[in-house]
Amino acid sequence: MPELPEVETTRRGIATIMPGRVLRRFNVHEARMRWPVPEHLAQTISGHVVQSCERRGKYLLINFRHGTQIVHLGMSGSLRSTPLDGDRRKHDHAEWLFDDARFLLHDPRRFGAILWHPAADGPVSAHPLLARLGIEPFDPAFTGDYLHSHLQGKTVAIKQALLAGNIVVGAGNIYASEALFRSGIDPRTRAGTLSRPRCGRLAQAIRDTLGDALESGGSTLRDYVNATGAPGAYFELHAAVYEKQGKPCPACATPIRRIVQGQRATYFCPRCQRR
DNA sequence: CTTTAACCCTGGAGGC
DNA sequence: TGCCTCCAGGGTTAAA
Repeated sequence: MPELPEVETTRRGIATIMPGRVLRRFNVHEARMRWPVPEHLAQTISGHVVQSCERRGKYLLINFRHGTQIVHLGMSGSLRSTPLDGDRRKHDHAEWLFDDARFLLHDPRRFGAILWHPAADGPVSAHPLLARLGIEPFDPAFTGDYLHSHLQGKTVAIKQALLAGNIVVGAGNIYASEALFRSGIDPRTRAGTLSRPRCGRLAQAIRDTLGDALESGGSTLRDYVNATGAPGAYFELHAAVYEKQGKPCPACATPIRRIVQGQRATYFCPRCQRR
C-alpha cells in the first residue's frame, strides 16, 4: 500500500514531467472513487498548464494557476507514466495526457480520490482534507520537543496517535509499527506518558524509517519515468516486525507479536519494546 | 473534545 | 474447479 515514501516517489516522478507542460486532456474513466470525481473536472483543467507538483501528507497536489488537483492513492492506487499508445487496463480510472507523456491512475479498490480546489477558494492548505494534518516528518520543526508537547494529555495508545495524522503525517500502519520497534516503544503505551527523551528517539525513528524507504525507492524512480511495462508494485518492504508475527525479533529473537489496535494490525517485539 | 466503530472496495486466501 | 466467506487497509464520518 502506498505510504508516504511511495507517494513522495510518485510526486518526484510526475514532477519531472508535468510542470510547464500543457495538460492536453484529462480523462475520467471511472468517477466512483472515495468521493465522486467532480463531474466538470475534465473540462476545468484540460488545456491548462501544470505549474508544479507538491505533496502534503499522502495527498498529491497538482497545481494549476486556477486551482489544485488533489490526488490520493488510497491503499491500492498508483499513478505512473505509461506509453502514449498503450492500452488501458482494468482499474485505470483516470488519465493525464500531455503531448509527449501520459499518466494513468490505477486503483483496484477505489479508496483513492481525485478532487479539485479552485484557487478562488483560497490556499489549498485550508481544504478540509488538509487543514488538520500534522507536521511533515521531514520538517526540521518535527523534533522530540514537538512530539512531546503535542502528545501531552493524550490517553490514546501511541500507535494510534501516530496513525491519526493530526500530529505528524506519513507514518501509516506499516511504518508506525516499524518506527516504534526502532525506538523501543511498546505500541500500547499511552501517548501522553512518553518521556521527552523517548519522544526524541521516536521522532528520529520515524524520520529514519521513512527516509530509508524513500532511499530504497530512489532506484525505482528511473523506472517510473520511462515505465514501458508493468513496474514493480510498491517498494520492497524491509520490515523488522510488520507481518512477522511468530518470527524471531531481529534484535533478540523473541517471537514478534501481533495485536489489533483500532481495527488495525500492530506488530511488535514484547521484549525490545517497553512501556 | 475523545474514543470507537462503520464504511467505502476488490483481490487473494482458505474452507468445503 | 468453483463457490462462499472472511479479511486487509487509509482515512473520513457518524455515533457513542
